[in-house]
Amino acid sequence: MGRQVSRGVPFMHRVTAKDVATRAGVSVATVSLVVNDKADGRVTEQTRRRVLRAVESLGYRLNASARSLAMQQPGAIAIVCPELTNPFYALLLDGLSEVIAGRYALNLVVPGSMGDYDTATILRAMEMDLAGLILAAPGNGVLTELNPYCPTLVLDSPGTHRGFPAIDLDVTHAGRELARHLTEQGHRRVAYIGSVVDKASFRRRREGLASGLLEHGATLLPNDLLVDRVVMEAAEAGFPQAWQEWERAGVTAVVCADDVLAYGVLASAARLNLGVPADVAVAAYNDLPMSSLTSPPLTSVAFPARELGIQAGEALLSYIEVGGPPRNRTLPTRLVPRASTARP
Amino acid sequence: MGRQVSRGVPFMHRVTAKDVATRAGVSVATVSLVVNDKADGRVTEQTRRRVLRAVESLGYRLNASARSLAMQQPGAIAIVCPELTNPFYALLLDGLSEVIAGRYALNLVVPGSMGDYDTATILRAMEMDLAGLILAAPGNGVLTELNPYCPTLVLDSPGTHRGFPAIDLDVTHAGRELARHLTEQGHRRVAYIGSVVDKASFRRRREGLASGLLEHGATLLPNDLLVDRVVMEAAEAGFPQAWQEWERAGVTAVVCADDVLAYGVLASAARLNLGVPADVAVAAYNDLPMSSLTSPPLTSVAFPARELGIQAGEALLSYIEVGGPPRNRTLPTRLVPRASTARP
DNA sequence: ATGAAAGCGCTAACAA
DNA sequence: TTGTTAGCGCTTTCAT
Repeated sequence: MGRQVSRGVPFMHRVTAKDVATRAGVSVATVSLVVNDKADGRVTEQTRRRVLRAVESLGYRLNASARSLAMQQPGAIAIVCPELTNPFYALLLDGLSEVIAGRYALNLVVPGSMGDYDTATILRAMEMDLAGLILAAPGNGVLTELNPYCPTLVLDSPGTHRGFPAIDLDVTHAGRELARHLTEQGHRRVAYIGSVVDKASFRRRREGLASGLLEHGATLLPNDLLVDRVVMEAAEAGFPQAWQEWERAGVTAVVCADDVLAYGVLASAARLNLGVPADVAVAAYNDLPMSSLTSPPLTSVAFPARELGIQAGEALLSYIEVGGPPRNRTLPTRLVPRASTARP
Repeated sequence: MGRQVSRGVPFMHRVTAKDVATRAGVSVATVSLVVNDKADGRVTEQTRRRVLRAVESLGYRLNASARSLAMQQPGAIAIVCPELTNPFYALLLDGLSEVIAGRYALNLVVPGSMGDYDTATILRAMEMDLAGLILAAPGNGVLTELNPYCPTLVLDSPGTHRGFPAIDLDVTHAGRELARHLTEQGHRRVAYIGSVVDKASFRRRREGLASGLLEHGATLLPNDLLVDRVVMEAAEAGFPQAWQEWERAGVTAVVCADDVLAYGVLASAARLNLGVPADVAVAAYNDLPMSSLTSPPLTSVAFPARELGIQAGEALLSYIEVGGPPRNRTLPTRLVPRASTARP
């Protein structure tokens, strides 16, 4: 039997092919053939049975990393994403894992503590041996001097993919749609809640909105509220103070870089009785499934998160197995109008 | 230089210690010493520099799985969870990853297609070499004949952990609290929306509620609506038909096994104008952050998901590094009342 | 049909 | 101070 030391702790022995071989009275090579279903004409049915019995009784499981080391073919895919608590990434992961399930293991890499991920985070991911790598919404500058050894795909980082194949969301168009809707509802002065982290997708969300508003004769105020994490609590905490200023400036609509920030605004406004949305609209990017239930109602632009995950999975799989980078794509977004009109 | 074939595709060569050694004119052993910061008195500052320069110029990164194979000390932790789209697990993961960040890589294992995970899913996880394993809310029977080679922790599976160390949520108490609240609000006939998958946590949620209602002279109807996945859409689709029956039976409160199911009920009710919650209360387990914004309002029992992740991480770390299984714990839950009263 | 041996990238004991 | 060697668990060629 024997025991194995795991960081100083005695623990159960991990059964190896050698154990199985000994038990079955064969060599490890034979065990390898049997467990990999390559026993066709190369192993007697007799011994195959014997090996299988030994596998069963010992509870043998292949060591995947030893296997991929020997085969020179990694069996895992890693995805690096900034913020797990945002359902956008959960949905993305859900779609992705559906596609790669069974074919590759999924390594999830998230920034250690709070804050966005950086180059070091990616390098940490690249220490595992990877068949493929997905970088979701990398911050600006993160992609510089990064030369991966495996097929790599960049998600939701419009315009800044530095030669990496990429799948983006049409966030600029989303911003213009939002602008059109708000101006149609009579809003003329709009404030913005964004993030301190600088990434292409965020930048374009604001730019699309700003240019759209300008086109329709409305304005986006320059003094944004910037949160340090894209979580509900951050917007909830920061909104009251920002609103004081915005209200004086005649703002009638607040646009958030993400639905979860809008949740924070709604929570904050409800708690403080700030008159939202009697005459103030809250709008956002990334319409999450539960956003249809918010009160007051929220207008936002739907991002196809799960679909993005699926397409990313398929693109990466073809990149890995067929070869040649997949062509870049931009997935459409769709305005979901729910906001009230501005008071005249 | 050379190139490496990745499943038939020519791709960039992955730089190895041997490449660095050649470039620096030293042996791989020296490289190993340098990159692992064990060069104290064992390597000249001179050669150390040379190696570091080679590392830099070639872009060398350690191969983590080869490393853990050689050291007989795995560097990854895996968590198996049923449903990524439920923010409960996202929050759990967030807490967990905060704790293990930098110390271990996190392998996320989810059931291939839809449906809950089974023993095969866990075995797949156990093929990676793992320092520790976390099983979140395993279905009944999944833990049988499972003998892991590494420290293993079971989460939210009250009463059914088969000797594994475990951290649970006090779901039974949660159910009784919910029952007390609903009866105080005047509700006497309550219906339930649960899941077809049989797991201890779900079972107790219903049992706690049922016994609590009984105690207060109210009843839980026997004909539950059972969804096949704990997602908003499933409850949204199933609710209208169930409601027809429940309404005839005089039901004034609907309790859901999870907040996301309650979201589905609210969406469905709003869409079909079913009179919820003019005189009907919707209550649920697992109060998610955004639940405070739902309209109509939702009463639910808050589950400390992020805290569960943190405690799981700490417990597993101590199990791995200090040794000896952590003692079992049950985290408290807290009723968050928001529901309206029953019409007399 | 089966086994011995080499090698994947790395670490660790031991030589030099 | 540095290199040589063996070995981690596995696959794969090549003898037998």
